Amino acid sequence: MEVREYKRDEWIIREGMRPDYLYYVIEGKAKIYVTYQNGKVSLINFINAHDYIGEMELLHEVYYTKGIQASAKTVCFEIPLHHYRKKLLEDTTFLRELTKFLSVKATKMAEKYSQGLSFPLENRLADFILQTADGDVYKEKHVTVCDFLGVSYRHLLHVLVQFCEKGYLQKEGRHYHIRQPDDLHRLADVLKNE
Amino acid sequence: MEVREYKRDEWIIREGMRPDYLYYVIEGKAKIYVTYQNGKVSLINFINAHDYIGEMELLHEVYYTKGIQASAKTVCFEIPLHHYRKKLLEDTTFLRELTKFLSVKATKMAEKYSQGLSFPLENRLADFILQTADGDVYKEKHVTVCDFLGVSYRHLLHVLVQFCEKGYLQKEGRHYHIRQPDDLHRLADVLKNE
DNA sequence: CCCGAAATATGAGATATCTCATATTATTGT
DNA sequence: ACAATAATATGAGATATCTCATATTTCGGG
Repeated sequence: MEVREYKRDEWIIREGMRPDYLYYVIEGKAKIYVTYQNGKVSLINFINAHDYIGEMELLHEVYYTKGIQASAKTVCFEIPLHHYRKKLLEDTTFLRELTKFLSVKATKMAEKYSQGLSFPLENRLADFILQTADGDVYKEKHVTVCDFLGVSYRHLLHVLVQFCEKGYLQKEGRHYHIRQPDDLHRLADVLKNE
Repeated sequence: MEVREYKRDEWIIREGMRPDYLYYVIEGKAKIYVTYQNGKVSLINFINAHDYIGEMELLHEVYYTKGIQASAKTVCFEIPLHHYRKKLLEDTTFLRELTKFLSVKATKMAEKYSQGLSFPLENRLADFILQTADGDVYKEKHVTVCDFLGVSYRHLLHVLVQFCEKGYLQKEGRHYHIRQPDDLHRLADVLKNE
C-alpha cells in the first residue's frame, strides 16, 4: 500500500483510463467528471475524506472510468490492484467494510435526491460553494456549475450577484473570495435537516 | 429460504420493526416511507424487481428501520437472518453480489440527483405516476407526492389538471385512470437520456 | 499575432412554481 | 352522530427561474 498526495486541480484518475489502484481518501476533496458523446463535460459528484475511489472498477469487469480531479490538497492510500485485487475480493472483512460504505452512500444520495429538489438555488449554491472552495477561494466555471445544479446560466449569475451584494462573496477577477462563510453555512444547512 | 407474495398496500416491513429476513424482490414494486419527529410521514424512495430489502439491517448493527409497502403485487425471496446472518456476512460470493448491487444503486441515485433537479414538474410527475401506478390506476395522496417531488401542493394540482385536459389522465373519484401511457412515457423518458 | 470557440456578462419578457387565503369534502376518534 | 383533523380544491398575486438576444472577454491553435 502506498500513500500519495495530490495538489488542487491534479487528476487522480483520468477519464477512460482504468485505474491501477483502489484509493481510500484520508484527507482532501475531489470532483467526478464525465464527458458525454456530444463532447460536453459534466461534473457529476463529489468525493470527500473517508471515501473510496476506484471501487467500481474493482467490482465490475466492464465499467467506464470517470475522471477524478482533486479540488484541494488530497491525500490517499493506494492499493495496487494487479497484486491485491483477488485478495480484496475474497477478504470478507474488506467486503463488509466496502458494503457498509456503499450502503451509506446510496442512502445519503437517496436522501439528497428526495430533499434537494425542494430548495431554491440560493441554498444549493451556498452548499456547492462550500464544497468546492479551496480555502476561502471559490473558482468553479459557471458553465459547469449551472449544469451540475440544473439551473440556467442566467439565473446562476443573478444569485451570485446577490451573494456579492449581501457581502457573502467578493468578486476578484474571475474568482470569488468567501467573506462570510457563516452566512453561506446558514443557507447550506437548510438542506440538511428535516 | 422462503417465497412470499404481498398484495398492493400490504406492509412488507413495518417502520421501526427490525426485520427478521433479508428480502430479494423477484417481481413487483414497493415504496419506502419514514416518519419524522414531528409526525410527518414522507415517501423517500422506491424498490423494484431485483432489489434487496433489509440489507441495511443486515450490515449495520444500529439502523433505524424504515417502512416498506408494496404498491402492486410483489413477490420476494426471504432469507431468515437468525439462521443465516453470520453465514451471509462470511460468504464472499454473496458479499460481492451485494456490493455490486449497492454500487450500482449508489451510482444511479447520484445520476438521478445531478440530473433530476433540472426538469420541470411535468416530466418528473410523469415518471412518478408510472412508477407508482398499479396497472392503469394512479392513486397516490397528493400530500405525499408533493412532499416527495419537492413541489407545492398548489402546483402539483395545477399540473395534474393539465394532464387531464391533455387526456393523459382521467379523474375518477379520487383516483386517476391512465389513458395515454405513451404520452407519459415520452415525458418521463426525458429524465433518462443525456 | 490573429482567429474562432468558449466563457463571461447583462437586459427583458415569458413560464414555472410558491405563498397565502379560503372552501369543500373525507377520515378518524369519541 | 359529531367534532376535529387531514386531504382535496381553487383563485390571485408574488418569486424564482428560464429563454432568447446580444456584447464583451478569455484562451488555445495555427
